Amino acid sequence: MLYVHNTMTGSKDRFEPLVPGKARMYVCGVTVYDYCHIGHARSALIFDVLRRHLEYSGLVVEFAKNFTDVDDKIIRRANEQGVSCESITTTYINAYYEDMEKLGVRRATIEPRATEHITDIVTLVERLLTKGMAYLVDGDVYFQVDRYPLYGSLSKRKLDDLQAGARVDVDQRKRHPMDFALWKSSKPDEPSWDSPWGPGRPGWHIECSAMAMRHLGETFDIHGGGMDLIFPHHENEIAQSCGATGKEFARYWIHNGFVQINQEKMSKSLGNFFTIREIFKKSEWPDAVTGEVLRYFLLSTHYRSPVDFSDHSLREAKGALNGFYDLFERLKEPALSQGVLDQQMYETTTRMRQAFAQAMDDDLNTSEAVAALQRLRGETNKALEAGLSDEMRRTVRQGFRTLGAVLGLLQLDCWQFKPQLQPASSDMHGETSTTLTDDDVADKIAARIKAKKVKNYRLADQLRAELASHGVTIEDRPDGTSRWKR
RNA sequence: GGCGCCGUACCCAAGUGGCUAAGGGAGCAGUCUGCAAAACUGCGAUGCGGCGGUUCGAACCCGCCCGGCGCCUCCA
Repeated sequence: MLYVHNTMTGSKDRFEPLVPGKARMYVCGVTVYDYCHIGHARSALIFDVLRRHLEYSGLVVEFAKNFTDVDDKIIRRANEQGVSCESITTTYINAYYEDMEKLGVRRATIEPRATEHITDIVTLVERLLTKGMAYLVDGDVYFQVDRYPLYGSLSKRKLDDLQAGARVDVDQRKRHPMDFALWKSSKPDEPSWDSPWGPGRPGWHIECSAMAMRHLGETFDIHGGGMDLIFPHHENEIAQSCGATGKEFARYWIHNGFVQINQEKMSKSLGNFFTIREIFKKSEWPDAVTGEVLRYFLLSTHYRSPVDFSDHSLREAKGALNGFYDLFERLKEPALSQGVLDQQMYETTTRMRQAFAQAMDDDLNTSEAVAALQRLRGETNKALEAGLSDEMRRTVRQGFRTLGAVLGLLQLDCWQFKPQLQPASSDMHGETSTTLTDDDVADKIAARIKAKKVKNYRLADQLRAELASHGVTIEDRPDGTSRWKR
């Protein structure tokens, strides 16, 4: 039974879907005017894991994640580069998919774009105007916040407090300083659509309301996003949606914490942010490994806590992950003894499976869930020394795969990969890359085993050192063969 | 000014009223191995920012203080 921290109630609430057996969730995606950074990765990952856990728990998940493809920043970027807005949004949507695929973030079941929902948006704005919750000024339509009495209930703010703290120039045409745009009349050279109020484009908040209602219904289960969206974005979405329908909008509001750099929020103004592709590019590991390392790192902290990103933290995650793949290699090897510990191992697996599910059910406690996997790893290694049958070895590996899948971890076949293609070594000496192919490694290992047989340890050690210089580590097995990894 | 979060071993990080304070990384010692690597075993916070209080009992609840951070403006 899943419990989630609900920003609206401020407590851990039992998750009971509106329609039994089905979970409908909407997550605010990205505004596509730039590459995604590690903070976007965290948010996407967390809701991907929530979705996986809901599915693992037997629910059918309808998951909508939008692209904001009309926005001031997109227009500015297009103008800077002298290209169309479509060109900008297409570029960054494609980049988004590339990044997310490397991170192992699955696509949502529905991925709507604002520009594809202009009709829905216009209809919603009209509804609000008809109800007297919005007003028209010079072709702009504003939502009137004081017409929605519950305004501030998500972010726990009072309208008066907000007014006192307002630091922006207040548009004098607004009836209340916190009123926000539902529809903006367009200036020349801006993308625009026809509307009853003249050519214009949607405000930021209205698109999510319109798309969520279109795809998930007027009331649905989960709405999520980063903590910074609580105010004003989600607060405004609630005001618009509930204002228009008179019904509850989302029933559970889930927000993730930030990725920080040196205890500070990442931000462009501080210049301390890292894009996802930059991290992959700089990584010393192959993409598949880097992706898993990033996931492990991001999931080893609870989703609502801040998490500090650094090279050091990635190396720690890599180290922690190594143990799993070392174990999986051992599990692949034929059993030398009878499965004396099979029964005990079976019980341990069952226990850890329960611990894992219990942790995930407790507000997605991924740290605890990972700890359960680590305990299972330790127990398996111990049992392996005493003896596990071939069948049990396969069963255990499958167990890791099944639980790991909820977190998107432990799915790789093995931890040794072809090194990333080095940018064609066109350096001045025209030297070819010194990376070794798998066949090269196999040859050297064969030579070393031969050397060991005749007790030529000097040659054996030399070969090992040679491989080590290429980042290849050897592990000798008791039967005289060797396994290796990069 | 308003709202809110965090401070647990060398590092990361669970736990939030009651068994020996999870787990990982790093480290040290040992077993195994030609040597390694991996694995295994052992060591590592008598204490959870500080001081008071509530309680039979607190890292966990309350108060104050110290330190760090976030939101209130676009932002995952």
